[in-house]
This record gives sequence, C-alpha cells and structure tokens, in this order.
Amino acid sequence: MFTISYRIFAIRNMKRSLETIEYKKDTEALAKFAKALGHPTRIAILKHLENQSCCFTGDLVEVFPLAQSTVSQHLKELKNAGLIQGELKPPKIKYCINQENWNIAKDLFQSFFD
Amino acid sequence: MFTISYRIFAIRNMKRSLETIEYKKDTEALAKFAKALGHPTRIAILKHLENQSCCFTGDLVEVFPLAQSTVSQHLKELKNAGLIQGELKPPKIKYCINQENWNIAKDLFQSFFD
DNA sequence: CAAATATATCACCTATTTGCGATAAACAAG
DNA sequence: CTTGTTTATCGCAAATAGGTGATATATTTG
Repeated sequence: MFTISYRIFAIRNMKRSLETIEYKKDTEALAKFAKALGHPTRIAILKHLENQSCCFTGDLVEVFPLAQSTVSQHLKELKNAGLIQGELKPPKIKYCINQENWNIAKDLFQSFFD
Repeated sequence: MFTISYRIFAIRNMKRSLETIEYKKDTEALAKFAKALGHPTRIAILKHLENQSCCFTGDLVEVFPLAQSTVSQHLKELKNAGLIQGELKPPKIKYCINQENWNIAKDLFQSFFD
C-alpha cells in the first residue's frame, strides 16, 4: 500500500496552485446568478414577484413560514446578485425584479444551454 | 428603545414555524439545478463538456489549477444534480452531459425566465 | 416627543461548501 | 503478484450559508 509508486503519485497529485482562478467574465456572472437562484425560497420569491410585478417584504413574510429576518436575508442576496431592486415607499420597501439584469441573466442561461 | 411597543413587536416577530417548507416540485428542481451551477468551476466544466462532448477526469485536472480531489468533488456534485453522467472506461471514467436532465434543466430555466 | 409600523442588521448557532493532502480502490500491463 | 495509472473517498480546516431572536433604523401618526 505504501509502495514507492504511491509516493511518486502523491507528489504528482499535490496542489497545483494557491492563487485564485481566473474565469471568463460570463462564467463568473452566470455562476453568480445561479448561486442566487440556488435556494427554493429565493426561486419562490422571484416567481411571486413575476406574478405580482412588485411586492413588499411584509407580503412575503406572510407567504412563507419563515421569520422576517430570514426573508430579509434572502431579499438581500437577491439584491446583491442584482436580480431585484428595492424602492422606498416609507415605511415600506417595494421590491421589484431588476429587469435589466433579469434580461442579462436570461440571456446568459439561454446561451449556456445552447 | 425598550418600550412596550417593542416587546409586543418582538412577540409578533418570532419564528413562524419549525417544519421544513414544502415547495412546488418545479421550484425545488430548479433550485437544485441552479445550486449545482452556482460555482464558476462547475460552469467551466460544463462548458468544456459541451465543446468536447465528453472527457475524462484527468483532462479537467489539466485544464484547471485545482487538485485532483477538488475536481473530482465538483464532478460528483454535477453528477448528483443529474447534469452529467460517468461511463466507465477502465481505468478512466468518461464524463458526458446527461442530455435528458440537461433538457429538463433547460426547460425549467427557460420557462422561469418567461 | 411618544407610539406604532415596516424593514434591516446584529450576534449567535448549526450545517454545508470548498479546498487540500493522504489514502483507497479498480484495473491493465509487465 | 507487483507496479503503474486513473479516479474516488476520507479527514480535516477554513469559509460561507441558512435560520433564529433581539435590536436598530427610519418614518408616519397622534
């Protein structure tokens, strides 16, 4: 088991790099959008926004059996990914789909899948 | 700051549920695919497979500056998500896109984005 | 100013992800 | 059976994600 060939292999098998990898811009962008879509709650929020066109945080808290802070967190991630945007209607915040980035994401996924 | 109204709010603001949420089948499926796509290395692997149609683990280890075990992990996740499949060509393994699930994912994303 | 309302953020905990080196496993060839 | 080749898996550490209750912030209204 601990033969010489194993040792030789082990050396060849070692870490290739410590630097962070450089990917193409499109690859990074697609991965970022996909990551934001990678949770069922966030998919459901976006579907909800597509139907309603817009809605408030409170509406979503009523729809999902989650704490308000949890819903807020998911909205934050969607906003960071650029998929939604919030418009202040004090004291509420109206969230809508960010149509510009939505189209970018749509195109990225479309061309990715041929 | 610690007024009565805060206490009343705090109670209303508490956890809504401890059970796991039930989502629609499509929502779960889309989230699962998206999660698998949520890392640039995995996007790059899939793009590579789309070009080459198929390739071995070793080919990918040469393409990416990552340890062999790391590449293997990413392949495992893509396989678990159903996006790729491995065919044994001992001692190698030839990975290809799972066309059936690929089309399912494609349709899910397409109808999600309208 | 005080109270109410709506939302965000903090501190905390647990679970998952990402990466690695080392090792195991499967098989072909000598 | 031993060696070499290729890939998977294990064990670990660091980082990130997901959820919560508590608290902060901002604004309207009395």
